[in-house]
Amino acid sequence: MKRKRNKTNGFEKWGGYMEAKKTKLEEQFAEKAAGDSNHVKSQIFKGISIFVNGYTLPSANELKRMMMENGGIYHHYHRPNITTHIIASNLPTAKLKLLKQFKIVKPEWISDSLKEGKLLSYEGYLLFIDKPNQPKIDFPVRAKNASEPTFLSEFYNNSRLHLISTMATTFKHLVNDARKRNQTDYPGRQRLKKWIEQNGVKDMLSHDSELDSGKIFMHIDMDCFFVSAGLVERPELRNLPVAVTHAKGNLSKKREGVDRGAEFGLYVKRWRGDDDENGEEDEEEVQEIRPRSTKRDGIDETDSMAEIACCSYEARKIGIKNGMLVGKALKMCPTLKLIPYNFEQYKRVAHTLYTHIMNDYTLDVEAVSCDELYLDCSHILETTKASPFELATFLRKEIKEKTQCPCSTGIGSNCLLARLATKKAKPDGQFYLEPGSVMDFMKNIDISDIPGVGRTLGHKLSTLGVSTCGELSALSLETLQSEFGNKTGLSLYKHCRGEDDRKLNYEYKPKSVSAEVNYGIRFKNKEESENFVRQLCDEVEKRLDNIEMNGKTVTLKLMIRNAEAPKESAKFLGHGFCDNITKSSSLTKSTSNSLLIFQAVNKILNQLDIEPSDLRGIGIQMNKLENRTVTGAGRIENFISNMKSNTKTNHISLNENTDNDKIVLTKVSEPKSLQSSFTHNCNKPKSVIDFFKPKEDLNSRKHNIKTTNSKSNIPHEPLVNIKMSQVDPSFLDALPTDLRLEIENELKANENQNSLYIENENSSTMEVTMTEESSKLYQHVQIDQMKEFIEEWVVTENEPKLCDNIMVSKYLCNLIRDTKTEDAYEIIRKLYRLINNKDHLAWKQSYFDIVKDVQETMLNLYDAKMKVETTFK
DNA sequence: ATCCTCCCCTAC
DNA sequence: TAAGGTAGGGGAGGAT
Repeated sequence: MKRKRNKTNGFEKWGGYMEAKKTKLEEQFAEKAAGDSNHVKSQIFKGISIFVNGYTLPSANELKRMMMENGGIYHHYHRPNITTHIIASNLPTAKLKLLKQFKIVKPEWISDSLKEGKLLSYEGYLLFIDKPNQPKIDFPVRAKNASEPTFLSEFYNNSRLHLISTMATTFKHLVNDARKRNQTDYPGRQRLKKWIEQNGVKDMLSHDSELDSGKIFMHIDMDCFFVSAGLVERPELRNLPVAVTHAKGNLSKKREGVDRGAEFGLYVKRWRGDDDENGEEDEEEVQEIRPRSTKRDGIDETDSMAEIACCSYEARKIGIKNGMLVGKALKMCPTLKLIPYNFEQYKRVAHTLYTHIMNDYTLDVEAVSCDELYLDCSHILETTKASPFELATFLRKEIKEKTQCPCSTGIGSNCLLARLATKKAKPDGQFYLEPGSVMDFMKNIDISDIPGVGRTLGHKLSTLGVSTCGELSALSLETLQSEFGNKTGLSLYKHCRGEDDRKLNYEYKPKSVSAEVNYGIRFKNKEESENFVRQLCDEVEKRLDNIEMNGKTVTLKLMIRNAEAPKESAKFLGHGFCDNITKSSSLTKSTSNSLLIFQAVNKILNQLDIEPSDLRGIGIQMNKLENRTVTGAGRIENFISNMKSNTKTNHISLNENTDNDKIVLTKVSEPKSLQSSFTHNCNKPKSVIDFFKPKEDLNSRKHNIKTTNSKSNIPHEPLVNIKMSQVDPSFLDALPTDLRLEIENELKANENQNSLYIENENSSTMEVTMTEESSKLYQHVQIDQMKEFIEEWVVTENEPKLCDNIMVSKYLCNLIRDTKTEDAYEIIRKLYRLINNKDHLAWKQSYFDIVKDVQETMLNLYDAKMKVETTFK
């Protein structure tokens, strides 16, 4: 752990040095460009920054001149997050591999664009049109729903909501972790100081007065994030109406069982709160209560139902909004440019934003989401003597340079005011809300801009004749509280006056963990639905393990097709018009164990007795989270779980027993192919476990208390009963006395039991293989890490160990299941090359064993084999 | 009073 | 075709 940290710091220092050097060169470049401003001929390359790699024609120098004269930027070094295009005429394969994720374009792109007098699409000038060495696998093209095994990962890979949600938690954790390190050096503050000296930006506000008036908060929000990030690689679309969506146009087909009109009618009816069908309605009354518009308005039978995740300001001017359906948006603006998602780019930009601020300015950051955060500026302003306005200007300038994306910032004396200021500043602007002008400012703020006021609350307020904060402030606290409840009433009362005493929240502590899918849920029978629920439980387990916490209550959330709803939803594989149910169950002990969660969930599911084909959405949530402890009651169960993955009882099956309500776990002999995997046979140096095990776990393993895979708490009955006779005595001797006695007692109590069992009221068949469970250990391993391991493994070992073999095999099969087939392919090729150089036959056998497993998985999932080498030279 | 469960709402 | 997740806050109403 420690070593890793030092390494990181060292790297950051080096990175900082390079960064400084780059900036210096760029400054010179900018100065030169500015000095020669009479030579600037056009802005053709505005937003484009190139890095020239190797020999080109026109030469690097000429390309540099072309860029400078026409609004572009020339980078002397490749800067992965900033350089938009790499220019090259040819590249050695090794270098190509290194750079292949970037846009590599022929130099003619620049010269031709110049000739044409406009920016041409770079796509026609890509250096590699067909990517060499890519496997051509014919995947069956059919719609996937949740009954198919690869659905969940494929869905997560394509869900924008999943992405923004997971990114938000990621950055909250990032801030948390960053604040734990001892950072004293903030180079950005020095840059800001220097910049103020040089530019002497004249501020209308004096510096001292605000510093006296308490805290200053800044709210930073990227402008239409997905669009801006997407346009980094598509600068030719800047200043056009652009929208990010899955759809490519109005290509929707009419499907059987769909009745859009009927379905939309049901939504409107529910929103209006109609219970009875009087038919006779006072038209004015309806007008008043009816929602302003629903997102399904203006959609015809064959219009695309895809959602617009984000649209540019040019599109917003036309009336297009985020969340609008593509069909409707295209009617409003037929020239609307639809661009696909680029998840990797969003992650890159967001990461740059956060690390830039935290490394260079302050750790007093509250992460709101991937593109939005609050800063407490007190320390920055104090040390730099900058005014809030200067800080905002400089910070926005740097963020734009680093990310190529615009952002807006608002500054105020509390979070609410900072946020409202940002709204006013957008797009690409900043606004400092002076303490003196708060009253005036608030009067005209729309109530829907107040945090917490959404569709429902906004509508309710509008029926009270309130639409601005000014109007809202006329209502008494009592009125608001009796109308909306105590807390909501009070916060409305304060917020409409610009008051907000909320502190920035730096310490992130999750209160719940959940996994939910309300798309693609179409099951034929109970087996399919149960199978999917199991996968969701696995997902929840994984997320709990990630944060090293356990949950004590399980909540199941279901969406069920409403009786009146058409058989098929208007949106392809959507949930349609549904009834929602949530039901929770308290466990006796907190856990992260997928099986135990499944037990609880399945019990509820069976009680509810819902026709699987009517399910449209399933969610599993864990509440009452607890940190894992290695003390008290938790220890013994940690130990037992440890035993579980260390005993030779590798393969256990849960057999159905329909006569009584118990599921009996019986030991079955392990299949040959799984022999000895993940047992202590493996724990020699260089073996997989030591290679990947996080350092902290090595520590706890020393005390034989915990493994990476440990489940600290097991409710009711232990999942696996281990008998005294199965335990290695030296194992017990190594333990502290108190723990040893505890465990010995437990083991003795188990001595007269001859089967492994868990309670389960619902009879069902489950297969639990310990190897399978253990292989989850490696799910988090990065592909690059795996490649590194494989290289080391093959090069340094004389003969392959079976456990390593199985691990690699499992890892590859998991990749394939995650639809990362191309990564798996690459790893197999690498493996082939390495093994080709080995003399020992056992290595070749290893290769064939692994390929056999892989092909089996491929056939199961895709009805296709992977094209890999089958003979050695 | 305070807690729990089952919602609903909101935000990104 | 399309990828409608996830976490947190809070209210209503009942149990303790």
